[in-house]
Amino acid sequence: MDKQPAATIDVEPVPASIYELIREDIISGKIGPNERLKIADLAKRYGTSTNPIREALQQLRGEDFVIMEPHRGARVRPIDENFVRDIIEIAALIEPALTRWFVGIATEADIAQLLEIQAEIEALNFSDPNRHGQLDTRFHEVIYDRHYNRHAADLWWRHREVLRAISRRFPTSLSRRAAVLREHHELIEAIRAQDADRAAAVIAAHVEGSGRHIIEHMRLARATGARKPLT
Amino acid sequence: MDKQPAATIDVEPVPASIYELIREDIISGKIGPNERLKIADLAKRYGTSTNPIREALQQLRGEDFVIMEPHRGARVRPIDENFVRDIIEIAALIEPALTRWFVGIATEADIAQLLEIQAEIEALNFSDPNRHGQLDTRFHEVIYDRHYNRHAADLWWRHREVLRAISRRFPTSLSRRAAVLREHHELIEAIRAQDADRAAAVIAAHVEGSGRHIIEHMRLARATGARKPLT
DNA sequence: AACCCAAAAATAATGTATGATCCAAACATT
DNA sequence: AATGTTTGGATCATACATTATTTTTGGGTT
Repeated sequence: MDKQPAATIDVEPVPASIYELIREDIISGKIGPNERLKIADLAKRYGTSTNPIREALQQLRGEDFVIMEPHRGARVRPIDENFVRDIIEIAALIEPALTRWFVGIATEADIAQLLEIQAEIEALNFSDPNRHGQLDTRFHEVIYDRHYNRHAADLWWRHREVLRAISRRFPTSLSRRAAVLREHHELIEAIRAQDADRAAAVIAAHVEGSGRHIIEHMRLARATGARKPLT
Repeated sequence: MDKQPAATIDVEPVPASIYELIREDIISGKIGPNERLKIADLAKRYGTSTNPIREALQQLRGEDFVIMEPHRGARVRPIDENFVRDIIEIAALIEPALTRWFVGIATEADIAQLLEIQAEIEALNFSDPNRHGQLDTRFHEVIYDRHYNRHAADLWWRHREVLRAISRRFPTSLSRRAAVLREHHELIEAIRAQDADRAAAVIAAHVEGSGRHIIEHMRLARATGARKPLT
């Protein structure tokens, strides 16, 4: 009854938690920065009672996606250029450290996996931004996922998700594309050569480049599109 | 972060939020690591209904003080040696970066303030651990609080609170005491000399030393005291 | 008797609903 | 401008429904 053959398969089998839904709506921009989050509205919107909404908001607050003032409710934390700069800076500190460690434990198989993903990325050649994002995430995931410092890896992941969401809104410039491919290759090379310093340097540059790219686009969008810091 | 200076008399006139109460009870150890957090119990304990409790737990979850599994409730995140190691490693990456920046903007007045706090710390000479913790926090706060990267500074703050809570449980060894004083002085010196590299190196060593100290004590406590990973 | 397992009961988390307060902001009146 | 009033929402307290987990219980089996 509920089993559809469905050629392409639907991607939303589980209704996901309210928390995830709101979060997704925030980072995807459906709920705009600084926008007021009224409990009653959200409850209606997601078809639940107010309780789960309140809980989701508290969690989001803990993760800093949402700002709350007593008796004045919640609003979406504005994800602006500064915010991006901040998390990029942190990423630029953490990722090289994680990468360094990976260099010490990487096996032939790991490198093969990286090459494989990289090959897919190149085959795709940025034609499907969504898919590209997935692959790119997976590429770095291979490197970070086995690290013993789960805290650091989680931090990376959380930042990554925010950035991915933002990036989705604009295309990747040609020069950035080239840089991404080049840096991935260099990274693989450095890992293969067991050169932790170089690997760390490459990933640091990679992160910074990505940050610059995003911020430039945001700035551009801000200058071009209509403005509404709002409320 | 939102703490009043309040000379020495810091009373708690306001009942504080449920969130803060639970949080305090967790980091002060009143609720022990890994302990189950039953909503009904907590509600009784703090004399509220279940609603605020649920929300507080969600927030704590977002901040990673509490772990939740669907339909199995919340428990206090076990703060073990690995956890400490993880956050120390992150701190060891972030703090030097924050410090570096401070070197570039520090004024005479800033240095004077650091010296003043440091003098108080030395006068106190670890006789009151609680007060010492306060002063030590304030010392580093001076350095980080004005940094533009609020995200990084908040991260530091959160980590700091966890560490402070753990440290409260055991005394500071003599060698560690000496190291703390020495490193603070070196740090001030480096800042005064506008030597960012040295300042960063000092703070990195400071963080790592603190981590080692804590972990050693934890290990000792684990080996000595009774065991109970539990439930 | 000791052991295993599955049905039943107890426990708790999670969700819904509703009413009562309280607070901040906007509005109205002096 | 200073003060009172209204109002939208957040916050809190209950009560209850639903669902998943844990514990208990009562055989049956070795």
